[in-house]
Amino acid sequence: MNVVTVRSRRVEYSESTRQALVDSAVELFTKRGYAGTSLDEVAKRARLTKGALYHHFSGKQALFEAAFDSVENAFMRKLGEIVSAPGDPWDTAIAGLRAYVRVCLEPSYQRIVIHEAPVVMGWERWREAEEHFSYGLLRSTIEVLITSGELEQLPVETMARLLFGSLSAGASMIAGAADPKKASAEVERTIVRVVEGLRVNGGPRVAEPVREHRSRSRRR
Amino acid sequence: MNVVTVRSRRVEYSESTRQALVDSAVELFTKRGYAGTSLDEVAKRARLTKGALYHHFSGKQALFEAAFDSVENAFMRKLGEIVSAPGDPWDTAIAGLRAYVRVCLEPSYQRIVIHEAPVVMGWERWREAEEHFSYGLLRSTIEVLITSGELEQLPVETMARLLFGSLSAGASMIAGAADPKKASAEVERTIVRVVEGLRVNGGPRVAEPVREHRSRSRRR
DNA sequence: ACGAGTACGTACCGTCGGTATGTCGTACGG
DNA sequence: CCGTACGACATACCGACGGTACGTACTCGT
Repeated sequence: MNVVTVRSRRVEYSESTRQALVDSAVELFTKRGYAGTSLDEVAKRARLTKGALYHHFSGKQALFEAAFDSVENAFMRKLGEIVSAPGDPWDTAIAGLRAYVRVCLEPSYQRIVIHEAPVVMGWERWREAEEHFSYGLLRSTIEVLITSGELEQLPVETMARLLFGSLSAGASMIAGAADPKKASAEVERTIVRVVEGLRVNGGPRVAEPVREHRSRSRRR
Repeated sequence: MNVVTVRSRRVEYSESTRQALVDSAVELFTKRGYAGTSLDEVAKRARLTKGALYHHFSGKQALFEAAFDSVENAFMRKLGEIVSAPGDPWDTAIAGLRAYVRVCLEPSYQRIVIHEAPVVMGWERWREAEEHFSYGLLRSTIEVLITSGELEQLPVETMARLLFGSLSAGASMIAGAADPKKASAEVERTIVRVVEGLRVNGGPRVAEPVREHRSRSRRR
């Protein structure tokens, strides 16, 4: 078989058309949804035909999943820049939450990843895919916070799901709001409050009567 | 106008066939999803034809919304029995949460109301419909709890959405779990903990130390 | 009993996902 | 160079399905 494969002009063209198809699909799926988008339309927008589409993808579902991956990767790139900064795990997590809410304004992420993907790909497959993306990130963050004793000891899986559900709902709300900026701020504030409510000892509260040794309240 | 409306045999038959169509739709939409269900199939299962279907409903979407309403109404009936009991608002709310999680095991509710409806009906319309059902109930409950000083003062709308998102995610998780009973228990426990984290003063964590003092206490 | 309107059934159309097949260019061995 | 094999696409077509037009039988008021 080919040893080094010089990336001939041929495969370069091929990859370019594939990318064009994916971009077109992202755009149309975002605008009209999965069912409302025809493959002819996707191909036409990329100045191609359905034949080309079926050469690169096994079908409509596969095209959707490619679009899904594309959106998710772009999303994770943006998120990664923010979360990568090292420091106190709790603050990093909160920063991640804020970042998520902010980046969630992207319509493509909203429609494709949050709304349509669970239906189109099937809930199980969607969840599996999400493991590699935002849900996975959230889950591992929670794991860290629990083992470091910051968060209440609850089932990680369950907690991650519930929090992710909250975030998705918040994202939907922001996207559909008349004033996205305001909605975004409110969601951010509320979700942070929710998470702080899950802190061990309820986090640094003012003057509570819990007799448990709360050696951990130092912030604020 | 007509005063008593005799409900002739004709309209009785008509309503019966309509109901048969809705039942058939609920069953098939639950099993194969919206896109995977053909109208011929729905009609056939009700021992009717597509003509009858299109006589009662303007199209596939309308049929879906009828199925949606049917499932929601059944759901709310079950939920109403539990929440209707008067008593301490906080306890009632928690009981409602537990009930929701338990009743959520119903596959029809899962697939039709939670997963497909936002996509099929469009998110905005779905949210609007939900105002009359579980989301509306949740929202009003939260309103009561906030004005009675039990819950942290946060934007009601936002909080209701986030909590509803958590509940939906929990419902999805339960439905997809290998051991629904166990998942249901974990979700119940976790969500109750989340809500308790939002209680002012964190609520009575160990042995309910404050009773009358908790009207409008301020953190931070 | 008879016209009218309603509750369906039947036949058909357009669209769209998917398939089969054709064509053109590029890489490659000789 | 030249034929040839193969990959990248285009074209033509099929079946399924949502939706429409129209036909028909049955009920109900008069």
